[in-house]
Amino acid sequence: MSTPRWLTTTEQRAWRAHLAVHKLLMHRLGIDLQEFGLSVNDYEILVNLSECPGKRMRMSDLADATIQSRSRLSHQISRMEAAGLVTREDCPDDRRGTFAVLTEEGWATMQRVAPYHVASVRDHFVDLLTDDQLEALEQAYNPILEHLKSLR
Amino acid sequence: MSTPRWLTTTEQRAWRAHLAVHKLLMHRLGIDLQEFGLSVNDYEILVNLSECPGKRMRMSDLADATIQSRSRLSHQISRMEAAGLVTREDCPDDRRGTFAVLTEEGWATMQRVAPYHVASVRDHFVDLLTDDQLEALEQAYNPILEHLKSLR
DNA sequence: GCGGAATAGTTGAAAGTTCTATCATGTTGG
DNA sequence: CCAACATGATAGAACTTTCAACTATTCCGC
Repeated sequence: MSTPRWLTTTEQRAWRAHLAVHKLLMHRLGIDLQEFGLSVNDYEILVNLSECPGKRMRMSDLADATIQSRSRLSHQISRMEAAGLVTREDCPDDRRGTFAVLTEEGWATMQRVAPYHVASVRDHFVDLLTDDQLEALEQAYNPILEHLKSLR
Repeated sequence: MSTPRWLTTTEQRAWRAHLAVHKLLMHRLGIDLQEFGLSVNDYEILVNLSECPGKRMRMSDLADATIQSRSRLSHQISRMEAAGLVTREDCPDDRRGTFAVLTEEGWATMQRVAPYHVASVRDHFVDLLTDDQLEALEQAYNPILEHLKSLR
């Protein structure tokens, strides 16, 4: 490879800030959720299911929504099923398909935990940013998102 | 908990954009590194060591620098040691201490891979942002970083 | 200098993730 | 119609991360 374009100081700072913020933030949110016996991944599943009509979602769609492999989701749902938070139901339309469905307990857990989790996200992220910064963040990240999604 | 302050649309968009970008980006960088037989975590260790005088670092310092538990780092270094990228050396000053040291092969790997990794970071992140956006990102994230670090 | 607390690091088992193979069902072109 | 290919989902093995316990050393107060 011909002489590479190394990152400038500004570029490097931004990139490293992103990485560091993400790691520390996830760690913190994880600690905060842990009091409710949930992991960040568990919570993400609960959010996605609870936002859907019927509080259910096809496995593949849920995998796409949460940006993880089908296999990983399958294991994840098995664990949450064991914990009583979700169940699997056969899909009547497509007999290959399966729904992940929020149980009563899953829904109750979601309602109980959500306020604390939102507070957590505020305390450690959202409330430390101005409205302009939040807008700027979205503006900056959306094209990246489009780019990355286009790569599959 | 009294009625929680749910996230506004703007807040939610920014937050979710951050999460989605991070996941997709790490996945992509992982794929790009995979061709060199490295994981993102391997690479992070290599960067940190190669930036240090003597290409060595105390285990604890390296754990802090890469924001991970000592235990996790210990396993990670064991794997990289098995792969020939690093070695452990006793610390003469503090007999409890251990250095992680880049091997010749580790350093060579770093030099070979870095240009491609930087290109990757450019293609999927840095070059999709303007200079202003990069500055804004750093400005936004640094206070969050300080806040999170202060929590330990 | 001695006993207790703190620090540095490792270990092994359990929990979680990734990778690859597999099964069942669906879709499509001849 | 039916063979071939595509899709939805899961299972198990291999690998990585977490958690708790442990060893060895250093620091601190008396």
